[in-house]
Amino acid sequence: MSRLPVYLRLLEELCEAETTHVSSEQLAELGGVNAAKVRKDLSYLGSYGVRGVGYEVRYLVYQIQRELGLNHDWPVVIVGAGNLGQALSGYGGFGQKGFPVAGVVDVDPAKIGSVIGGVRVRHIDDLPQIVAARSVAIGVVAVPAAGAQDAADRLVKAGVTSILNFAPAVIAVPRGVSVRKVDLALELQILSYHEQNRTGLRAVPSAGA
Amino acid sequence: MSRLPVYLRLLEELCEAETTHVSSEQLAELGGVNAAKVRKDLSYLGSYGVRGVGYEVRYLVYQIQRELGLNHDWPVVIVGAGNLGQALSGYGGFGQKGFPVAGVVDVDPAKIGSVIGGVRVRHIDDLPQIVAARSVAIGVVAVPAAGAQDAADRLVKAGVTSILNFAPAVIAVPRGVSVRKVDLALELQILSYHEQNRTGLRAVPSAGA
DNA sequence: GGAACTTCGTGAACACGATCACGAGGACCT
DNA sequence: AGGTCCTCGTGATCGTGTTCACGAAGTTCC
Repeated sequence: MSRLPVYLRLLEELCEAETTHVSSEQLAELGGVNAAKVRKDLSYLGSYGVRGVGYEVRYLVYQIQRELGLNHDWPVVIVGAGNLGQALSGYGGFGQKGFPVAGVVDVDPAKIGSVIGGVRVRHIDDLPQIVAARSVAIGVVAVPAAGAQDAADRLVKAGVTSILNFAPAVIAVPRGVSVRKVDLALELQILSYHEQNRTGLRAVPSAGA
Repeated sequence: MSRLPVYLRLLEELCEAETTHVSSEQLAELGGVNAAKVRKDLSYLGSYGVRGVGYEVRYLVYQIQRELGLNHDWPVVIVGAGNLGQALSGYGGFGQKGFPVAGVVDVDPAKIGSVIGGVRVRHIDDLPQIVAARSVAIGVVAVPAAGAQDAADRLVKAGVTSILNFAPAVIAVPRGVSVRKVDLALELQILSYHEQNRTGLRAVPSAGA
């Protein structure tokens, strides 16, 4: 389920707050979802709850991490050292979360050699080498739409089996390769739609109050 | 529907390729979805297809833009001038897509005054002023998790009615305010889960081939 | 030890979205 | 003009994920 990471984050926060046990009701409240859904999701992991008490936070954190495969690191390689690639590489949060940046590659010779977030940008032809050397399973596509399919093809060819795609394009991959898409423009357009369908349409097309 | 932006992008590409008409079958192929779904989605806009021919690309682009409210600009304000905020502001793509950056704000005095992507970073207290001056309806939260709720509260108080949240935290907003969440760590964890459940678990915990 | 209370786990009912299948309408060819 | 072919629009069907409701199990207090 795609909600396990959400629960994990909430539980980690509870853990830091020294909470030892939590009920499905409380967890649902924190996550903004239904209590029954929480229980059903967690029961998928096994019966780790205690009736009358709730779930033991630390143990549940451990179980979810195990289920998600977060008990060891998953190095990632970033394709594209443009604006987004730099931000992703520079943002240290991924390393702390168990996704260290194993490498950043680009096609542009001008970008190669520069260091971002402690990682040197290498040429995209080095991709197979980087992937093999650190057993990279996850690739991040942070290139313009036009180059997305090529980037994905190269990642797959190099041995990557999961791709996080930031390019505003649909990419085709062989069976057995997982793809997740994050499209910022799309999200903004959906918000625009909500704004459009609001009561009264109070917005003014051009500038001005 | 949240798929309209996807169709819009595909249609815009077709438009540039000078294609005048397209069938639901072709669109489905390009978007990687079912043809019946495409027809049902588009019928939501009205009956703009011609039987035996398909849809007129330009007209459909216009209709979708109209439906999504993309026939005029929606200025956005970015809260947080950290790594992500800078990347978002610096990436010029949003302006071209109709989402110009009306302002960037931060709480950190050290960041205020610096110019990113042609926009000067201002103090977060100026938020109401920025929102009012340019009728900003959409706010982007690009701060750490701990500050997300505060950022959202300030945006709502300033008059923003749609929020795009990049912080790894659930934020509560009043009824009538739309929120969309983009969580990078969450996406990586889902990919990690897929990797974990792959046949053979060939990955090696630490570095090394 | 027993009664009352809390909370989990889960089968059943429900709702929603995806898919199928087919009739209707229009274009193209002869 | 008539026949054939193509493609849309949409009611019906199917499947998946969500919610409800309730029994079971454990805790707390007297």
